[in-house]
Amino acid sequence: MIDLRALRDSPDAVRASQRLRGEDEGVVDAVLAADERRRTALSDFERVRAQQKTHGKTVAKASGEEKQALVAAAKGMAEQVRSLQAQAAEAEAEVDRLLGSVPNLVAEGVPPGGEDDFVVLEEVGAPRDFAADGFEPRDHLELGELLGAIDMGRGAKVSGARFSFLTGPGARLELGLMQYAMARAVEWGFVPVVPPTLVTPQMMGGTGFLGAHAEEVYKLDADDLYLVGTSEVPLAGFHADEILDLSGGPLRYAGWSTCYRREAGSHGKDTRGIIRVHQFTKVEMFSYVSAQDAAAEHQRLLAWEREVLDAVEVPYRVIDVAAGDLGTSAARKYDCEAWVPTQGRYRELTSTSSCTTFQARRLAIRERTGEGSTTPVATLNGTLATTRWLVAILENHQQADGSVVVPAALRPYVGLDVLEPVRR
RNA sequence: GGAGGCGUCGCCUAGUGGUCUAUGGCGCCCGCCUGCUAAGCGGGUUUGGGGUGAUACCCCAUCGCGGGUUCAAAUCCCGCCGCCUCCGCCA
Repeated sequence: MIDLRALRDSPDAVRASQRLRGEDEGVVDAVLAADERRRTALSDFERVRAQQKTHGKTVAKASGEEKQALVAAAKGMAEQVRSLQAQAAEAEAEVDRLLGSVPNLVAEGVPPGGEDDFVVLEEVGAPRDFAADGFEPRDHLELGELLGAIDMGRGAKVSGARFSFLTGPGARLELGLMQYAMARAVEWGFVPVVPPTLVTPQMMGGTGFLGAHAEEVYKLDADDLYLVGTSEVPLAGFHADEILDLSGGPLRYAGWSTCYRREAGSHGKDTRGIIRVHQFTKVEMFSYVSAQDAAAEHQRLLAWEREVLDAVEVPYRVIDVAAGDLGTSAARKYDCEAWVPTQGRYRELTSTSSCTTFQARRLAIRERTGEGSTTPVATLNGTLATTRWLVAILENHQQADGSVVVPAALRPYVGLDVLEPVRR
């Protein structure tokens, strides 16, 4: 939810943001009109309600015939209050509906355009030259099957397309990676969290996932609960309806969870292997900071992501995602994409978004100002590890015989130095 | 799944239809007093919104959430949620 007052003050800024995202500008005028109606209706209701309350006190003091007369007189007033209250509630709901449909304001400096209009900020490491190494690289699934690490066939048998079993060294690599990421997060001061992965509609909506991309989300109708696609959702909900004390600096949580995505719009894309699956695990950073610290915290989250990427020793690049490709809640987003040798391109491994005060407004997460009033905080999130990382690790660290060298930083956590083929 | 109890301001708590403008205590904040931080005294202390983009003032809403009854609801009725106790069922 964007700030209604900010929209009233500078509607042009909201129009500009909508334009950058390729979204409807007309909603701005619709919100302004609805807000006007709301305030008028609210004033009308409040005035009559105040009269009713005053009158009620005289009724209470009166008795006998006088009281009968006063009660009779109050009946019409009660009818009016009911009707005006309904009007005010309706106008308010309309403002909420319209305002709720506006995605977060795009931050200054975000590249214009759509999915392909990102700006590359930096490339780290160089793609490995397999020709020089004298062999043709195998893709992650071929390696995974060779190593006894990934079993898509049985995943499909048990659960359908886009489900996998990670087995033996695959399971160990996954758990080791997650443990490593979590250990680093703890070292940086994050509070480790294992959150629930089923959440209420309020939490799903509050984090912005029931807007344009609602069809991406699994829903359990019988229980009115949603399966989260990221622990960002429960971590944002953690402090919902609370007034936080951020005087000691940001509150930072690192969540480990399974994540579920329907991948409804991606039929035929990435159908091979575990690049795009319905279920994966992830370690996610989540920060609550004062609004004015959001941009600085965003840089810190990006820096931490890069530390973990550096540790797994894969080439990657950092991109500044264009306005049209931002999520509903994000004001700015940086992705880190790792080089996938057999695809000859970079694929997203991490994503960090600054949601400024957008999520906090919906979830009622505030802090005290110096004057004693409250103000919404900013929330930010960023990936520290996901199952997809296995793709980049396997492919970039493979050897001619199909074995895979475990990155040094992960070895204590994986418990293996080299993953050896179980068949050839 | 069944039965019962509970849910009031940061915490504890009073409140069984109108004088509730929600009581009292603790904590916290401001002031007074006392020649030390204590005690005592006085005042303040939920959140959201409107008048109004005003630190002052006024108003509305807010007693777990949502409906209803009533001229009038913390209070009565219905539904839901959460916590506790007991029973049943299952691992």
